[in-house]
Amino acid sequence: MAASRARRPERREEPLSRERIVEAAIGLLDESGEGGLTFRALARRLATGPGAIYWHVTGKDELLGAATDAVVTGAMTAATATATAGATPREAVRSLAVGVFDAIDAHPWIGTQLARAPAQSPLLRIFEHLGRQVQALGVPQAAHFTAASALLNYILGVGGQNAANALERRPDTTRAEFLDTVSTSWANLDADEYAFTRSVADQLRDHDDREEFLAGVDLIVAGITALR
Amino acid sequence: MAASRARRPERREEPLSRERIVEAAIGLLDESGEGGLTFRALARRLATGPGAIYWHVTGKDELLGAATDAVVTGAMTAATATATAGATPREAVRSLAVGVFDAIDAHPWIGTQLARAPAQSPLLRIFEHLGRQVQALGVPQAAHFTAASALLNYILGVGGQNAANALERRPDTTRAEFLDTVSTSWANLDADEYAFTRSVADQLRDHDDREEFLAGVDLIVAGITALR
DNA sequence: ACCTGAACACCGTTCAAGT
DNA sequence: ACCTGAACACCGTTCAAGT
Repeated sequence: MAASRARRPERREEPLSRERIVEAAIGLLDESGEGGLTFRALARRLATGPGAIYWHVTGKDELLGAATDAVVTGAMTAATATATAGATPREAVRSLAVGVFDAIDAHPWIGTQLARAPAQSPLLRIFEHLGRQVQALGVPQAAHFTAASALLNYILGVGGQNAANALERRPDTTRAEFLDTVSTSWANLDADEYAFTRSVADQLRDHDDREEFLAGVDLIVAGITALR
Repeated sequence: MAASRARRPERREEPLSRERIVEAAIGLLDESGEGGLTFRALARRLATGPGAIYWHVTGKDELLGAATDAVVTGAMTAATATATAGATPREAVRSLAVGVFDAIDAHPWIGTQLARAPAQSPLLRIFEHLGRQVQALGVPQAAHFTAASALLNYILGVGGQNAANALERRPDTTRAEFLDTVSTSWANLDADEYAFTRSVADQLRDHDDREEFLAGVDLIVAGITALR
């Protein structure tokens, strides 16, 4: 380990670039969350000073945006490939949705970030691809916007919740254990005030987040097709 | 103005309390956004030192949570009153949804905050009330969780977007002007890459956010009733 | 019990100075 | 053109000291 590191050619020789900075930022965000992305930590990882980063990037907001953009773009190109390979609109929507879902699962910080991207370019790309499938579903043109927005907003809502859960969950507990904890806490809520929540506490315990998410997508697709 | 302030009994005499702190925090958040809530600014407004606040509140996270909780609770009690006054389930869902929508419109910062509430108590209250209406819609019990979640996540997604838009929008521009700007920018997107988005750019210009939001709620309710 | 405010350990960002 | 790192103006939070 020490030997291989010693033999490796000098890392610091590679010139700084926007690409390398964004890449390092993503690494930092994945490892230690939004709080872990610091200009000082980033500079340390890139073997330079904090000021150097500002020559390539205007500030932290842009950096966060670029990192989100990079991750979402990667996820989208994979998902749209499946989507265009002769699938039904419903299948294509599911594949797009699952692409975003998995991206947020792998990088929880984008769940929070997607809701505040200023240029919104990654969001717009998702919206575009969802919209094409809405068209393919054959709904009247006047309902296109509503239908595509409903899908996107649902996906963003789940993404935000998943991101929050990932933050709340202790890193050493599995998703199943976490769901179990929530489920029992729901079951112990006040019987009058939370009658409904208590009644679905059991369902929560055995749910697969991903399946549950897709069931919601199907529900909205059903609502969309009802517009025909 | 100056006279009335001079005559007013000494403000600083009122003892500090969790309530007063949360109230002042909401004021700060409303006036200058998430960045405006600072322990120093809060202390100045309460005519005390930053340390005093920590005796009543464990830290900034709890403070943000308590502020969100207070605002959402207020919005919910108003909305549930309408909801229970002999309305159809669909009307009740709309009234609940609009309650959250308007609360986020009035306090954009809760749009971001709702997606990360750790205790999630305000979210759970919304979920409970939506769930009751789902029950009233007469869907099979196995679909209760999915249906209520779909509604909640859609509402949260829109809330997050509205919060982001409120931040992005210059304070001196109206919502209509903002939509107009976005609409023309969509119309100028690449014709191939953003064919769908371009095709709905016109619809965006004349849309009322609230109506559009409710159309999405109706769409999901339609999807839910299709489960019967 | 409750408040004060200086002090600590951080931030993002800037900028003179270097190469 | 690109990098360096000290310095500035902030943060949240703590804590000895006061009442």
